[in-house]
Amino acid sequence: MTSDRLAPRAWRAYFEGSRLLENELERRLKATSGMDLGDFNVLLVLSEAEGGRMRMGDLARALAFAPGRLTYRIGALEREELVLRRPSPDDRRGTDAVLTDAGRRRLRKARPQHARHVDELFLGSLDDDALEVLDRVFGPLRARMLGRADSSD
Amino acid sequence: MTSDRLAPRAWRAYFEGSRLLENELERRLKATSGMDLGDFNVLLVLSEAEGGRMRMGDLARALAFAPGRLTYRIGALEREELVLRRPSPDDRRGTDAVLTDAGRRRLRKARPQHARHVDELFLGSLDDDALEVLDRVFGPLRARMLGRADSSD
DNA sequence: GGCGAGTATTTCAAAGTTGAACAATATCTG
DNA sequence: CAGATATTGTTCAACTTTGAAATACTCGCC
Repeated sequence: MTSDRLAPRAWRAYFEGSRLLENELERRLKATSGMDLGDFNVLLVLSEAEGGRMRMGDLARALAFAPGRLTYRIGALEREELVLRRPSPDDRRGTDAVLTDAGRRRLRKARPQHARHVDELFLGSLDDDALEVLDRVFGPLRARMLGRADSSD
Repeated sequence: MTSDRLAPRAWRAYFEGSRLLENELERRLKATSGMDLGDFNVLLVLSEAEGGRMRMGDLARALAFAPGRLTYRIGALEREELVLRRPSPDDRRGTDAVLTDAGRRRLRKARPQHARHVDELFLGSLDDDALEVLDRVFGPLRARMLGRADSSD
């Protein structure tokens, strides 16, 4: 049998493999779309929101970005006119980030290329069984982690 | 059936779940051991090498760190006397990073706490089947990614 | 209505990361 | 062996991220 220290081995493979995968995805995304994974995800999450519009705080939570980081990134995207800022209609403390048409176009162009990279490097080599386990493991994990948003323990 | 866009859903769960997990592991590691995941892994990888000693380049590759980053990190760890630098015996261009006794002690203290976090947040909720899939998926992924170290395509 | 506690976002300095250029060696080729 | 080419690790400036403090507002309570 395969030496039953399975959990540590699986963890190590997962941890290191993930990092390598993400590095390479980032490298390719930059090469093909001139954008890093962070900004890509800002645009992606925004594009899925009603009206391509979202509160800064919600966006930060969805991306697992610290608040100062999101402010900085949205600033950069604003300079490229991919996103713009609008005061929130309902709360005068609030700011909405809004995806511009240029932002949508940029995403529409980057998205299939990124999807291809993900397939080539990762999904393409997985059978249905593996996909199901991935979904079954990481879906609830994500939910749990979002749940403990700041239960601060 | 469960809406057969399984692959994108699994990818999204994995990608977002991973990020959230890593954030939280980092937060806890800092809280309990005053170290970030990057430095922890430097010490860990080093501790597994012959004599706690490794060439800068090999260490950088093992960690998926850009070279300048490793230089900077080793500098910081050196200031804390957890690591020291020695010229490589066989190649005069080379430098070895060497784990000090203080470095080993620091790792020995941090490691079980980190392991506990990993269990609590992740491994603890997985059955053997999931562990096996994880190992089966990410082991080869890691190998592939290390293989393409710089096949530059 | 006004005060105090709480929340949303930004700001700022310190720390970290990146990518490209560099200096020192090594290796290869004729 | 000389000269060209490749590799190792460091340096540097530009950029990014972090965490804490500041700012501007909201909300519940008296």
